[in-house]
Amino acid sequence: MIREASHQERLDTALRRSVKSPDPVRGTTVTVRVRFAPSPTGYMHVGNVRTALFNWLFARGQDGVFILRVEDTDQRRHVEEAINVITDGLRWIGMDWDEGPEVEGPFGPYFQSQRSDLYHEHAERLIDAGEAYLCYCEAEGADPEAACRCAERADPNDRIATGLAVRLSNPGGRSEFEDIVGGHLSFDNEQFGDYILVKSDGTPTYNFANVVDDTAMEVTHVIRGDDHVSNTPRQLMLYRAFGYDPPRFAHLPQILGPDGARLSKRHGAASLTEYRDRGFLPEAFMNYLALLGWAPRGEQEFLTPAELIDGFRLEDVRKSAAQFSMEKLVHLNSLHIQRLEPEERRDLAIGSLMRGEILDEASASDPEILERVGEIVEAMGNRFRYGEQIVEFGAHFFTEEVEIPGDLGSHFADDAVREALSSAADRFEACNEWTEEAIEEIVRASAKESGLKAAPLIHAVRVALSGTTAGPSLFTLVRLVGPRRSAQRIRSALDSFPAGETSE
RNA sequence: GCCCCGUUCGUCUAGCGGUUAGGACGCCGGCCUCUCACGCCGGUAGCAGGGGUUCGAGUCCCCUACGGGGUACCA
Repeated sequence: MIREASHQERLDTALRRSVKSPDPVRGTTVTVRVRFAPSPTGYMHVGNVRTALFNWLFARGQDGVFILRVEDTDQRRHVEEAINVITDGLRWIGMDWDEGPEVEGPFGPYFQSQRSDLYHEHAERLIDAGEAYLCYCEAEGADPEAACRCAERADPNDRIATGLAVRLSNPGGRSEFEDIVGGHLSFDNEQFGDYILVKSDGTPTYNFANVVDDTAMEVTHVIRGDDHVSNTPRQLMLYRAFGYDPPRFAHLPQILGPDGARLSKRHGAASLTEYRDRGFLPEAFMNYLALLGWAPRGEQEFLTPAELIDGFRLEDVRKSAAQFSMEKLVHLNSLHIQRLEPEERRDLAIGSLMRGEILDEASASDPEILERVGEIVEAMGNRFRYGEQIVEFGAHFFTEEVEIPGDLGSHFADDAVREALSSAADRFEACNEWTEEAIEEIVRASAKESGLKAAPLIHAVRVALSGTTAGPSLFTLVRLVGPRRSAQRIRSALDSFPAGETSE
């Protein structure tokens, strides 16, 4: 019984054919070439970063070439700044490109705005071949329902002229292809009509420029968001009109916001820079992003960039959209932070402390302060899961005074505790050997003399010093706050919550 | 409207005809403990619905519902 080849079988065949396999014609090995082609909108959308990442992981895993191409055909704002947002973003997360802006390469220029000649040349070629024609309709104002009748006047001798758009002569039939992610896809070409290839202002449309550039740049795999699936048949018609072999396609599922809607600016955290600014690690962000729509074959989810490259398989990408989870990102980030060297962890903290205006430029380069921050960071241990939390949980280390929430006043209600607190404050100030052992002795002795167990005093001191019940070992906390400020904060707390007064 | 695509715990996912439906995040207990966090132990929770096919369906087919994308001289 002959059955149709399964999706997996067709996929295997196709992958074998196009990935690092001997080229039957030239007898050489075909190198994988993929591209990330963002338009310079001025910010890096997380969804685009994920698309870039999958391209990059695939290229690196296949010893291929990763191209960065800027799609700025329609953008007036082809400004330097918008390009930098893209290149800085890629660099931050750790994705390097082999061809593109800054590094250039043999298939440049890598800005579509600089490739007009190539597009016009290709448009002329299609007109000559009768595969496209000039459209004399008004660009605007025409009844959208009325079909363009210029096809009837199509003349291969026409030349591209300003003010006239170029349309494809739709060949009809069907466009079918094997998507690495989406499987077999089939479309009726008729539904796309004689769509525009070159706008009347002379600039190419997305579909046209893409086919011309992907061919010229010898792109072997087009890996992009699945909002482009229905552009694929349009492009396939063009490949056919030109007589080119189309590349392989892989359409990635969307990334949804926490509310299930497509991730957008509206969600407040759709921009790459926000994660960088909040003190997330690039390798953690990369790790998390890779897990959105793709899953490693093993059970380990904590993966370094090298492990991601090694394990990434385009055919393991899921077809359905994935929701972004801040909790899981934070969790992975915490794991990656723990893996950092002490100095790296300290530097992450320094960056966040500066952004949080706890430290200024000058103090951030002061070796003494640097060392102190290092100590604080180590004391905080895994209690901060991303940079910003060092500000949230550790600000009291850097201030003179500390504010104690009213509901923690109960820690200072007991007379014995107050007595021990006051005694401990005196001894802190008088202490001439400021070590954690000495501090512990003081605390335990003070508690004992007031007939207390250590715990209630320890808790009270912690609240007095840090304004919170959470934090590192009490003796470490006291040591870092120092004898003078510790004593001062204890007395201040005693003043703020007088004896006999019950604070709810 | 039409054309494509999708739907396994709240979330990310494993699963590719026979599983007590596995893992991770979160959440809830417990242990540890000067608090918190970590760590360890345990728990909660899922195959959208309906028809087929089959000895047997989360896995194959059809329909419905819901969701998404496209339908531009945007990319």
